[in-house]
Amino acid sequence: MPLRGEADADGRGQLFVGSLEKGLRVLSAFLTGEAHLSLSDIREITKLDKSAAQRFAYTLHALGYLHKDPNTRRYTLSAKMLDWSVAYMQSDHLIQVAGPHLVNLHEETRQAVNLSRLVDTDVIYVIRIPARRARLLSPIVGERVPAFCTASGRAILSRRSDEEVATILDRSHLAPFTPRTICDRRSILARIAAARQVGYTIAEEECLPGELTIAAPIVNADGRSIGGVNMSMTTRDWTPERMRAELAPVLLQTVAALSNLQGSRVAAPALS
Amino acid sequence: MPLRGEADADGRGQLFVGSLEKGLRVLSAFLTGEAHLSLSDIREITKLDKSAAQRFAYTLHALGYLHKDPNTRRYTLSAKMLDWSVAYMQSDHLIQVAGPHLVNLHEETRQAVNLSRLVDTDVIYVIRIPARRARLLSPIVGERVPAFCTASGRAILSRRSDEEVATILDRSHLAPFTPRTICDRRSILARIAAARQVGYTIAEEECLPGELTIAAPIVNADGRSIGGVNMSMTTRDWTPERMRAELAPVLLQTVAALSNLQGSRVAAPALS
DNA sequence: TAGAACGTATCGCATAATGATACGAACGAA
DNA sequence: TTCGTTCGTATCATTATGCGATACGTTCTA
Repeated sequence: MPLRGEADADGRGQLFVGSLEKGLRVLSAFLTGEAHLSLSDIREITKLDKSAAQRFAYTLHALGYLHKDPNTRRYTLSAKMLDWSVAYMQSDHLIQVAGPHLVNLHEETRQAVNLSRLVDTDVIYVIRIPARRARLLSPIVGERVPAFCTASGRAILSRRSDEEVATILDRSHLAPFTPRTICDRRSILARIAAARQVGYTIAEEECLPGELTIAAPIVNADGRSIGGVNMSMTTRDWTPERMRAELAPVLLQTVAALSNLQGSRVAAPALS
Repeated sequence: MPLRGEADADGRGQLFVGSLEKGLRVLSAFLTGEAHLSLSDIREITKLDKSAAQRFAYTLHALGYLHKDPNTRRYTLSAKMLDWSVAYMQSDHLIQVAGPHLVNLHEETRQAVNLSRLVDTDVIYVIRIPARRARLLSPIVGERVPAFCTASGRAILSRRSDEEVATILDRSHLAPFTPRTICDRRSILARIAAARQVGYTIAEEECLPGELTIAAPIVNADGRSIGGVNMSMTTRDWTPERMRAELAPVLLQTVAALSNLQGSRVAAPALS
């Protein structure tokens, strides 16, 4: 009997602290992309009433998580928010051990290499190594992409149970990013099934025109996926056939090594 | 009259929501470096009683911010925490505009270049460009170092009021990292005063043996610092004198450009 | 096998969060 | 200028909500 679960009238369990959720809702208001939020903006985005928005913004400001411009009276996120990401990065065992392996993979192939984790219906990039001679500023760690239409996502799903895949696809918004995005549920499941066979999967221009991606899952001792490794390249320089021939073997080697390392550890940190 | 301020009996104002603070305290428990925390660990670190720790951990788990290992029953941070850092990165106007300037600075000097912001008594790195041929994995964004003994910190403080500097030093724990760390308050203030004159400052092995750092502040239209740019190198390859001669001019040029850009914007996001 | 430590569940109570309301300042329109 | 609106701030009675003492069951270990 798991902590009364959803058994409560309000659907969240007796132990659920509503105030905490509301406060985090206020912080989440800044995930919309708007940098400077007025109290009214917060009220509108979070659907909290005037007083609640006031109280939580006040509290977050007092704690240093929100900065308040004295002139415009608008709130912005403080750099203190980065503390959470540092703590996460340092706490995730997979990130710690994967680093050198990904660097090796990058040096052997000269392609962009990423490590990702599944959170809800999305894949979140947690390590990013840009392609040779690409931008000096590394791509953003923490970026989200939908699992259903990315190689990493489908690779991770290929080592999850059918039920889990089903519920994730249920919750996913199956909307196309490009003309080549595969949104049909049957086709998605077919791709996942194929990945289950060969151990990796390829996505062709499903998220970004001109981008090819190959990915494979890292699994724990139980065979359940705990993350994914992908490599991205352009349609100018590569074809899926060449990726299968030249990249798939070394990619599989990398995820196999990481999967074996996981076997010894008792606890795999921070899954979805 | 600012929101009743500290005027309340409990010292935090009428509007302060204690439950939110407690919930965030639970998340902060993971900043200690321990990755896997049991309920008892959380209870001990946060000084919350058994029931409170239970409720907040339950809530954070229900919201997806904490992952709970079914076997060990220990909590870990979820990758969802990275959402905050992405939101912050995208919301901070200085980070957006500074990127290309820092890349230029890096390409002209071939040295490691960082952008930092002051939060409380620390400096937080928000952009990091590693030195040529350094590690492929970028240094961690969000890392904190004390303001009092770093070039960036003293550079930022050099464009703050004396009162502000005083209160920040009051709150700082003036402990040495290396034999050369300057912990004496008079000496620190002298360095800051010097930086106020020449526009930059140098720290010699104060944080890390063998590391030299030069830094200069970015200011807004009011002349108040909103961030700092620094460059780091080794004592093997450089001397302070050469840094003054070869690096200071181009560094000052960079921060001047960024400072002017700030002039036009109304609101500078996310100060300390 | 006893005992301690831990996670989980329950429940009555009082505090602490609530939200309606009122106030004042800033802004724009007439 | 003088309205009228909007926004941020402040107050307060009400009670829902978080609180914490307590009890239960399981897992270690001694």
